[in-house]
Amino acid sequence: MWSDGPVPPQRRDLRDPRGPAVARGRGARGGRAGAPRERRRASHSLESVLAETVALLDEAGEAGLNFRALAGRLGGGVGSIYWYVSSRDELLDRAADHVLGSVLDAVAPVGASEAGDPVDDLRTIAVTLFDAIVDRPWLGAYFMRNTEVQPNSLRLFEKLGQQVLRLELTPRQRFHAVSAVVGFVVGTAADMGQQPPEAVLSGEVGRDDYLAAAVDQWRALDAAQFPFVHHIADEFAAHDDADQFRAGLDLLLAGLRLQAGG
Amino acid sequence: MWSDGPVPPQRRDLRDPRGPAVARGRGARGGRAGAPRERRRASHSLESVLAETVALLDEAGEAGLNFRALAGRLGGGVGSIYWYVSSRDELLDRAADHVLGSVLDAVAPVGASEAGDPVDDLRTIAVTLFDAIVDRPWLGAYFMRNTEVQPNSLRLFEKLGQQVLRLELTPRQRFHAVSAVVGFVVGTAADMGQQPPEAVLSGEVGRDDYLAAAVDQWRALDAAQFPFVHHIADEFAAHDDADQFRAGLDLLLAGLRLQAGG
DNA sequence: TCGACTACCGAACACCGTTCGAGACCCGGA
DNA sequence: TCCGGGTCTCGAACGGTGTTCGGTAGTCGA
Repeated sequence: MWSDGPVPPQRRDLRDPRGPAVARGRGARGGRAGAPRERRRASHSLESVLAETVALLDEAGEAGLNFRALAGRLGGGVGSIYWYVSSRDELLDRAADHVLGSVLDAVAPVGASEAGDPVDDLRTIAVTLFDAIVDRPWLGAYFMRNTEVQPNSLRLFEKLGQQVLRLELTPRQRFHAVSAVVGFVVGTAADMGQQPPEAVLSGEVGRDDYLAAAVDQWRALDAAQFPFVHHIADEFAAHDDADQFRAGLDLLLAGLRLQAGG
Repeated sequence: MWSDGPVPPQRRDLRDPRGPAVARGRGARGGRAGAPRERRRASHSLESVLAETVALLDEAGEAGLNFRALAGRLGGGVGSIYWYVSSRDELLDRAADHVLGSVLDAVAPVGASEAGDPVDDLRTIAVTLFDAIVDRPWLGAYFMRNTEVQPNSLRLFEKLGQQVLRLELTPRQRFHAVSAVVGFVVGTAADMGQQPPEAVLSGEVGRDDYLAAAVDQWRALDAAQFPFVHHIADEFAAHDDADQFRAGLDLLLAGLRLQAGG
C-alpha cells in the first residue's frame, strides 16, 4: 500500500503538461498514410483531457471509457491523447487524482482550529472522501496507486495524518490508524458503488423494489441454517448506504478514541 | 452491497453444471468451417474449469487470465468454456466463490463453543478471509457480487453474522457491524494486494529496498508541509502488511466491543 | 437405425489499447 | 523570405481480447 515514488512540490496539478509521455512498451509496427485530406485540427490540454475523461467516466463507468469515445468527445484523434498520457492506466491514475483535487479543496478548512476534536475532523474528511468515491467506483481502484502522478492522493493522506498527529499515540499507532481509515473508506465505497445489474439506471425498477426482491429470496432460505440472514433481512431491505458506512466508521473511530485514552 | 439474488440450498457448489449458460448479448455473426480434421476431444467439468482458472489467476493475475490461455491449459477449445460459464465476469464470480469454499472449510470449527468470545471468533474469521484475499487481489473485486452464483460468499457472511448474534446489539447494529468488518477486510486486502510495478516479482529488487526507495522520496518532501508523512516514514519503511491490517481490525473490533458494552 | 441431447470445437467478428509515420502549426534566426 | 526544429495532431494498422455460432462427435434410449 502506498508503495510508490516521488512527490509533488506544488498545490494542485498545474504541473507542466509537457512531453510525449514516453510509454514503457516497445516494439515496432508501422502505419501507412492514406489520402492527405484537409481537416480541422483540435487542440487540447492535460486539463481538458482529464475533465472530459472524468465526464465520460461519470456517464458510462470505467467500462465505458475508451480512447475512441474519448477522442470523439474531444473532437480529435486517438493518437493525440497519448501526447498527454502514456497509457490508459496513467489516464485513470490522473483522472482519479483530478477529482481528488476537489475533495482536497472541500476539506481545506477542516482541522484549522486547534480546539476542535481531532477525531471529529478525521471523520469529516473521511466522509467527504467517501462521498466522492461512492458514485465513482473506479476512483477506489485507482486511489493512491502512484503518488508520482497523484499528488493530491498524498496530500489527502497527509491531511488525514495531521489530525491523528494531534492525538497522543505512538508513530506506529498513528500510521496504523490512518491506514485503517483509508482502507475502510476506500474499500467500503468501492464495494457499495457497484451498480445493480441493470435495474435502477433504466429507471424501471426502483432501488427499493430491487432490494426487496433480493431480500425475499434471502427470506426463502432455511431459517435454521441462516439465522443471521433472517435476522437482518428487514434492516437490509430498508438500509441506506451512507448510514451503513458512517456506522462502520464510527465503530472504527470509537476504537481509535479508546486507544488515544479519551 | 450484497444486493443480489437467490440462494443456495446445499453446502458447497455441487450444483448442476448443466445448460449452455445463456448469455445476455445478442446479435449474429457466423463462422465458416475449415477442413474437418480429426482431433482428440477434451472433456471438462465446472470443477476442473474453475480449478484451472484459479491456478491461472494465481500464476498470472487477473490480466493474465484469458479464454485462449485457459482453453490451452484445459486442452480444449475456447468455445467449450462457454458451456459452463456465460461470460468472463461469471467465470471470475464463480472462481472467487470457489476459493471462498476453502476459507469456509478453514473456519468451520470457529464459534462452535458458546463459551468462546464472539469478538475473538469474528476476528479469526476476518483474518482468515484477509489471508485468502491478499495474495489474490482479484478476489476482492469479485467477492459477494452475485450471491446467486456465489453461495459461499453468503455462507461466509452468515458465519460472521452468527458471531455477532451472540453480542447484545440491535439488529441494525449487528447488520452494520458485519458490513463494516467485511468492508474493511475486503477493501484493505484488495488494496494491499496491488503488486509493485515490476520489482519484487522479477526478484531483482527486494521489497525492502523498494519500500526504502519510496520512503526516501517521501523524506525529500518539505517537512513543514508534510509533517505526518515524515512522522511515519520510518514506520512505513519497516511495516508489515499483515500487522497493519490486524491493527486496523482491532481498532474496529474494540469499537464494537464498546458498543456491545463488554 | 435413428433421432435427440450433451458436450466440444475453432474460425470469424467487433472492439480495444497502443504504435508510428506523416503532417500541421508556430516561431526565432539567417 | 526561407529554413529548421520543436510541439502537437491525426488515423490507419497491429496484435490482442471476449464472445458468437454453425458444425460435429460422442452417447443413449427407443
